[in-house]
Amino acid sequence: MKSFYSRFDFQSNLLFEALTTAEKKTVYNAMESLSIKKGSLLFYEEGIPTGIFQIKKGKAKKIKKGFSGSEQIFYIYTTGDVLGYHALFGEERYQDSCEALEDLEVNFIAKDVFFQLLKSIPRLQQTFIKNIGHEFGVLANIIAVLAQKNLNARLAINLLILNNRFQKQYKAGSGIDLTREDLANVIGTSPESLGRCLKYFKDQGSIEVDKRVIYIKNEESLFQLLNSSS
Amino acid sequence: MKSFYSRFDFQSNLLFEALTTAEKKTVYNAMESLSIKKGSLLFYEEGIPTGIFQIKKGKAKKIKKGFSGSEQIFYIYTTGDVLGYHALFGEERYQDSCEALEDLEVNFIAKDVFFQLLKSIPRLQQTFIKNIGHEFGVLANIIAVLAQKNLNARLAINLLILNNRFQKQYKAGSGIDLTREDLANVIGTSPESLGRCLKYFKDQGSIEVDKRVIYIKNEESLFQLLNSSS
DNA sequence: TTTTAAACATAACAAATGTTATGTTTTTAC
DNA sequence: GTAAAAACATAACATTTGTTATGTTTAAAA
Repeated sequence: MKSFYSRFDFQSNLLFEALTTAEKKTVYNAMESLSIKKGSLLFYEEGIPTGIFQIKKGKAKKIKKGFSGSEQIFYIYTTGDVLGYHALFGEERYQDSCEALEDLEVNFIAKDVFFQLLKSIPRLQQTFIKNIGHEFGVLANIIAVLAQKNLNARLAINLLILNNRFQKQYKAGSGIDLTREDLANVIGTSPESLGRCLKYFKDQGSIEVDKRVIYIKNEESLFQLLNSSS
Repeated sequence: MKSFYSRFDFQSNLLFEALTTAEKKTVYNAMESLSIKKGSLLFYEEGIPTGIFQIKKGKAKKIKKGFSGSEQIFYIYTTGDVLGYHALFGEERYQDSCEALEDLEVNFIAKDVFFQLLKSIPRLQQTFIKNIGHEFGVLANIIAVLAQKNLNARLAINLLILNNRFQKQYKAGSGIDLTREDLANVIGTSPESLGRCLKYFKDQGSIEVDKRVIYIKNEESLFQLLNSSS
């Protein structure tokens, strides 16, 4: 049985980890450095793929526009994560958009260069395709949570997931720093209803909030919501 | 802009369509025929992949177990659909389970045979990987619907999707024939709440129900729910 | 066919969530 | 640093959805 966190984590920060030191060097030599401003897009739905990205520093949200123009956030990438490769393997357009949540430093590998890397390092293709399969399972898990859990439980799960993901990249206890609107767009509710849940968790002592940053104070109480509520 | 239906359809019935007549023949010669009883599993989460399946006749549900043991249905396959290949490309275990909704006739291609086919027909691998990319986008769309739409809208959308999918495979006007529990597990609610929505649609003249089969009588009225409701 | 179990329809009530509104705090832009 | 805009907190009320309960219909088993 996989751990709780890996069921909800793309693990796209580990894509180059299976390589030898020499291979890694080849990959990192192929990268060029980019700076991306907060609020701008790394790529967008229906756009033509240009290459893949690795985040050196910062956070980015992967979003899909709904019918009513509202955006659904289905993943938040952090430092070390590699993204943008689905569309390259499929030789098709991007299926979703990715927006910088803060000023980003990223490494970029252009499409042609990436395909050359895949040729020279055969293991790489399998690693990527394997990860796409894993990500597929992650999305299925996200669907199950959204469809089956009430708001408190959805928030609890996502706070745990985000806290874990941000801790890996920043330091432990760094907290969850997202706008209320973004967090609401992750768990599928309005900022107002989100606020009510946050207040409930605060009163209960599960979390503390400073400015907009959320700190988890009692993981256990949040985990308890997973199994119970409908 | 993609059509409404293709945004929610895996299109896994078209995987062999890009092949030449000769290539198709090679593929179909590699298949062996199986009969699968209603309620039994084609494969299950964490199981070791054995090959891929194509449904010759019948329907099957792709499910993921939640925490509380409840099942989430995130796709329903019908006649012609090919499934079970994600795990093979990733060389990992199945990420989800697939259960027959009625007695099935399926074609099976064993793992080794499938890999041989990929070698002898190079285009095939790209077609499959491209489709996995497409399916990724479908799951993201499903997430957006579950997170953003109220129960009426979720039901309306899924009735349209299922009606479209079943019509393609059976004949037009064949209706939607699922247990209330399965349909509830698609849209993320209880059978009781589902019943209330169905009654509302019936009273409104959007659908008719005979036994448990649902017939759409006014597509337009269901489509109107897409853009409006939150 | 008869019996038994499963599935379905519906209603009343409880609980959760959405919405609107108002005032405050924090961030951004100049 | 100051002004303007955005983000946030909270409450009251409306609406939606969940839950429990009961009787009926349909499908499965004997």
